[in-house]
Amino acid sequence: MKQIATDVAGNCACRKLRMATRKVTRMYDEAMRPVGITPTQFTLLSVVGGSNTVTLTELAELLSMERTTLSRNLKPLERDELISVSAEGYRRAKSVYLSDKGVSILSEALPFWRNAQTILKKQLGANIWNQLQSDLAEVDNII
Amino acid sequence: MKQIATDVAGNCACRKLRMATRKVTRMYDEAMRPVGITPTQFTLLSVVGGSNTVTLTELAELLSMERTTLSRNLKPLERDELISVSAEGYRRAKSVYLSDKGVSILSEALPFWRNAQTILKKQLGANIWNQLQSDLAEVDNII
DNA sequence: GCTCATAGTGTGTATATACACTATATATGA
DNA sequence: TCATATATAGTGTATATACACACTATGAGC
Repeated sequence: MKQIATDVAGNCACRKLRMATRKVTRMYDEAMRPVGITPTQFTLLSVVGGSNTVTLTELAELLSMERTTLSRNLKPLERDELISVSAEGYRRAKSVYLSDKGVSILSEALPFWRNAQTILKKQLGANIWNQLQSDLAEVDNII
Repeated sequence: MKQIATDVAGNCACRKLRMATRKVTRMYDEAMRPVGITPTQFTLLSVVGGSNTVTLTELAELLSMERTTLSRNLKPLERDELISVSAEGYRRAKSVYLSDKGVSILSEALPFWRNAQTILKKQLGANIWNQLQSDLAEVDNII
């Protein structure tokens, strides 16, 4: 059993992904702390800012995130008035918009995010960085 | 701003990692549902089962997990008596052990985990699967 | 107009994550 | 022996994640 367990631990794609994500998220979280937003929130702001009128369901799809998770993740941003959510007129559909404050915070966050990207890329080396990026893009396309 | 936001969303390593992790975790979670444990719990059981007497701090390090997160993640496993946690005699150190029930559940989970691995590997193709595995191992080594 | 199906969103509950701060057991040195 | 330092673990709080289930606005068919 001991040997089997060790093999499992060493080969589990889910475990490896989660471990890497924890480490990288902590890095980005620390990097963005001066701005007062989390990596998840930064992602939400940038995706909302880069799209025209996304409904919650569409936005969830763009983020590979459960719709119910998205709903809850938007709450702090709404509370802090970085975004606004309003009815869209189709069924119960709602769309999300960046507020002026949201645009401002996103702009403020950009250099910190770029810095985090640069540091991580330097740490990993360009080869692994590029390969990881393309592998993850593939995963997102395929699954 | 719209263009910048789109670029950000498309190039953020943290976002890509988190997106992939969400998808993959949902897959493994569904795969292991018959056994009644989550992917995180499966990982914890396998790492504990594969080591001799790990203290909480060491275990957290093995998992790239904050110690306080680990403490809380162990609670459901302790409650369900799959593991036991006992003082180690050095300072306040505690070690974690698999119970008989824990060994049994871990054994029961193995085929479901193997199945999830196989399905994901088939979906991604062997090339991307292998590359992703080695990239993630590198990330874990380097960071 | 009324009923019902459907599309879209919200809530209850449980786990997962981590920072800041707190608590405590043990070792060390006076 | 006793005070203090150090190593280790726990708690408070907030966000992140997702399944199961509940809710509701709107469109279609009658």
